[in-house]
Amino acid sequence: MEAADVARVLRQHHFRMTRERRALLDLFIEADTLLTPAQLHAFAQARDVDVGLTTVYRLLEVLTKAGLASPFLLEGSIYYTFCTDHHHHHFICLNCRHVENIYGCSATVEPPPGCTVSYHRVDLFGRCARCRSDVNVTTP
Amino acid sequence: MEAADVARVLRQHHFRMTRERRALLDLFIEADTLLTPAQLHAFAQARDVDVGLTTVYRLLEVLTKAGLASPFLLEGSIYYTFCTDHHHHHFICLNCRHVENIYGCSATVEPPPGCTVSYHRVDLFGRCARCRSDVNVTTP
DNA sequence: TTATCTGCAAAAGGTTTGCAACTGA
DNA sequence: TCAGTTGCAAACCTTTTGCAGATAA
Repeated sequence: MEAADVARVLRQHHFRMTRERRALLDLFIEADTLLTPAQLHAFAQARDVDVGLTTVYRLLEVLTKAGLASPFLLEGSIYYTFCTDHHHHHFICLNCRHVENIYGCSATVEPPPGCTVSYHRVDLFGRCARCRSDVNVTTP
Repeated sequence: MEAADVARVLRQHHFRMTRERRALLDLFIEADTLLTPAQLHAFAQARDVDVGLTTVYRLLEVLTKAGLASPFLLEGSIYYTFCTDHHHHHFICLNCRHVENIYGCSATVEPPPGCTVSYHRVDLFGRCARCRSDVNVTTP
């Protein structure tokens, strides 16, 4: 998925695609990892994308509402990752925070008796292919 | 699981069971729902358990480290629920925030090629038995 | 006895908001 | 045109920290 496709989805939700959002989105999609708002902002600055931190917060809010970003709680901080608006699960690398989407959900966890499930969430945490053979480990 | 059992686990982690913690734990376990630190604190006040908000934060931190509490990100806020230190999943009622633990994990989601999983998490969201037949709906 | 806890107040972080100027559709 | 967006600064939480006195083990 690219910024162009995102524009369409945003429009469906009465949000607009702007110069700032497009630039941030390109980086967010490219990053392919969990990022805090501050990290996405810093990443943008490093690439000479000069937007305010507030704009980053607002973009993440808008994307989340449109189903194009997923918030994550990891080690006490709130992270976001870009994602498509179709049902999927996540694999997160605990070493580099890389995220892989997992389609083809076959979760077979039964709800407790009498409970009805409206949606579910499955997150796998571990090491991605790249980090498995990585000697320079920074996180457990 | 009761406060008495928690004491044992805490001790294993070099934490202590105090009067304040026991009182908070009783309420936390009784609540059986997702609670923010502020909500747990308010609940305690309402029951004449007079502890500082800081103590609530510290208890939740300690419980989380000991595997006896699970943090949740829901609607932008961080919640906690009491839980045992054995592998399980959660069902959360979107109406009343009631939590049910699901044991007997049979999650069959395949990790992406080359990735190794060290742990996973499955959360089901929906309506509990009680709220299914509840007319007084407060949340979607 | 001593390492751990507690409450308080203050500090630190992270997130949201108000507003005037701007801009995409 | 005009509803939605932006940046900035201020306001607002929420969470953490330092410290002196209390307390489990």
